[in-house]
Amino acid sequence: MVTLADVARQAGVSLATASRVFGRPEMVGAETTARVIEVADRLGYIANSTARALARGSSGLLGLVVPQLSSSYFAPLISAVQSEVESSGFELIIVDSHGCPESEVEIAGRLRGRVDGLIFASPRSSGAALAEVARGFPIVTVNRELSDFDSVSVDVAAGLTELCGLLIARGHRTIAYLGGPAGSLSDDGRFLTVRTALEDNGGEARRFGPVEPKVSAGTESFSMLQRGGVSAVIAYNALVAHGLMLAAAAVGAKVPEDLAVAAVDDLIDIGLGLPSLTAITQPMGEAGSSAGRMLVAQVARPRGADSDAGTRTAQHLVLPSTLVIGETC
Amino acid sequence: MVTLADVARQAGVSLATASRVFGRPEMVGAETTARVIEVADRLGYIANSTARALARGSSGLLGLVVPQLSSSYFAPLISAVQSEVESSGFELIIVDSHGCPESEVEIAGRLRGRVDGLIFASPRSSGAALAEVARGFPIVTVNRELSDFDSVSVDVAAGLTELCGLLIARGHRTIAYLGGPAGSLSDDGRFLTVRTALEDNGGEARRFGPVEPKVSAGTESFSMLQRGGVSAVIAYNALVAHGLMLAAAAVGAKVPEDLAVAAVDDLIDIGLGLPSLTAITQPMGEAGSSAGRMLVAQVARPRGADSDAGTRTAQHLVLPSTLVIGETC
DNA sequence: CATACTTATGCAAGCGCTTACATGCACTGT
DNA sequence: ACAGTGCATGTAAGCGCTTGCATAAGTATG
Repeated sequence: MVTLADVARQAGVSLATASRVFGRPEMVGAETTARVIEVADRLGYIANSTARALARGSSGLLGLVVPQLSSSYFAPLISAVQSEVESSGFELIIVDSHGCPESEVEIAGRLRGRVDGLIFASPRSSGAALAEVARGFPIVTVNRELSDFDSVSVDVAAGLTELCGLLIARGHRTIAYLGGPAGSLSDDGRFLTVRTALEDNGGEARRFGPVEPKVSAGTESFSMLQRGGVSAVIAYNALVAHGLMLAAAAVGAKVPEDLAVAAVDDLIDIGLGLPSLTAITQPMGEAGSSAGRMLVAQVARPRGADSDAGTRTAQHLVLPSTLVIGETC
Repeated sequence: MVTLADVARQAGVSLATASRVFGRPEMVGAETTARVIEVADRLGYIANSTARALARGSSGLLGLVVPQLSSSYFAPLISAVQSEVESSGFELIIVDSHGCPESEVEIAGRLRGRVDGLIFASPRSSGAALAEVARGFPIVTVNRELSDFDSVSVDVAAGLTELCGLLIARGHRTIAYLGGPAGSLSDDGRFLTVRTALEDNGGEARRFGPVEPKVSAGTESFSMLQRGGVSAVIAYNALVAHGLMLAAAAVGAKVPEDLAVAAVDDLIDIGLGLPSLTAITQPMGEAGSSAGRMLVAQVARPRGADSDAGTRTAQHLVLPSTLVIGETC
């Protein structure tokens, strides 16, 4: 393995100068720079980022903890975080917590000594547990506001309220909410929002579920909804909604005439042959870029931090969701 | 930040002993161990993996380069690699090359100084370029055999040949191959396999495409196939196949009577309301675990490597694909 | 021409941890 | 009683790089 010392020796400069050629080129004379670079790639020198990290006191590594790596919901977020931090010169370690709060804490502990900062996407752990493990460490949470940490979240509530207004306006009164997986924090919130929005407008919300967020769950829930005496349904996500629509088609029921269907999220681009879905779309990509940007900003700060002695107040960014009105309502 | 030196001082032992408590506990007396550990977590000591990496000469980091991060095809592979290397005590850096050969090389260069080894999933770069950037570095490739590096690949050809046999046996003679994205290495190989398998059995292969691997591509290609005078089609993947089936349903054509449909990969679990797809499924999860395991083995070797002085011969693991016969044939 | 300032480079002290080697000590067998 | 053995611990030399400070030119200023 060829080290910077080898390069320096061969180029006839000191180790310090060689180092500066790569780290602070503006401090080095032009010919020296050229010579060092020439020698470096003649020798096939590859900088050892570990040593650099140790000397600099920061690793250039950021972590992202997601509840599910292979989920179309998080995919755009992951990609966006990835390219955002990459363009700031960081590398990203993505870890799957499998939606398990204990894993989240365990992972955070493991990663603390390794990365410069951490993003938690939709964390399920208690705020206390997170605060504990992340104290004094750069953190950004997504879709979860914790007072001590920066966060970015998507305002699904506004979209849901708008959707409820739409349904009421189109004459629906008794509306089903077909909820997502048991224990989902967002699920409870969504139902509450729907109920409030409906009751404020003379409607009524009926909660069904919980169901797995899968197409089959939708298919299987259809007859239950039919018997439930509702004229519209708001499904936890697009997979479930598609399941409902497939089941409806199978028994000859018409959407939206017999049952109006709407969903949060629009995960799949399958909508061919089926009416286009009315859905509340969340800007997950944007959320990812923002989270990445906020984390990079936090990590970069310490160098020149005077005014805010480690106690700056946390920023909370809220992104709007969009109600996309399709043919299913 | 509390360092190991702080812990050692407070516990009244030398730095070396404190270090051994965490790295080689069997070398330290029981009470000493207990005391050090007690002090360590009283002080909230967190080991600095960067320093450890530098001293040990290895980072405990592995890299995985995929052409597309958010792809259902790679998802099981990514998860499997993840958990495999994690269980061996490594952390994983996943980077998206966006299917671009230059990115692959650039990423490899960037990561070389940072990780202990690299997995390339379905790399598109020339073998020479990869060999160049990865010389003398632990590497495993997936779905690409390079003589210098370990690899694991899935034998789609066998499955395709079996599928062709099945189609011939069921009376099909002129069969379409609806290919995937332009420039895909696997695509050419697949068509060749199909053609050979069919011609050996008195059938004929017609190549259509290339098309994007999307549902809509299938939908749009349907009428072209109808005019093409084929009785069966082998699609690049399940998305395309579903598109075909949706289009068939839309015009009242029957699958498999009017057109038999098969595909490589079975990516989506949407198959409800549609006949179940005949598909060649690839064990991507298993491929991932194997790749992870092989890389870990390579990385671990150097310590006690005597016999194989850096020139051990590369291992090539081939995993079988499975032909799953559904109702669409 | 002396002074101050700028620019390019070198020196050496770390960054926090691991580990080969040395030390000290309590046993064991003879 | 003494060398031999093995265990628990300490000493110190790094791992490869960055960076504050010192130094030595060269340039501008009065």
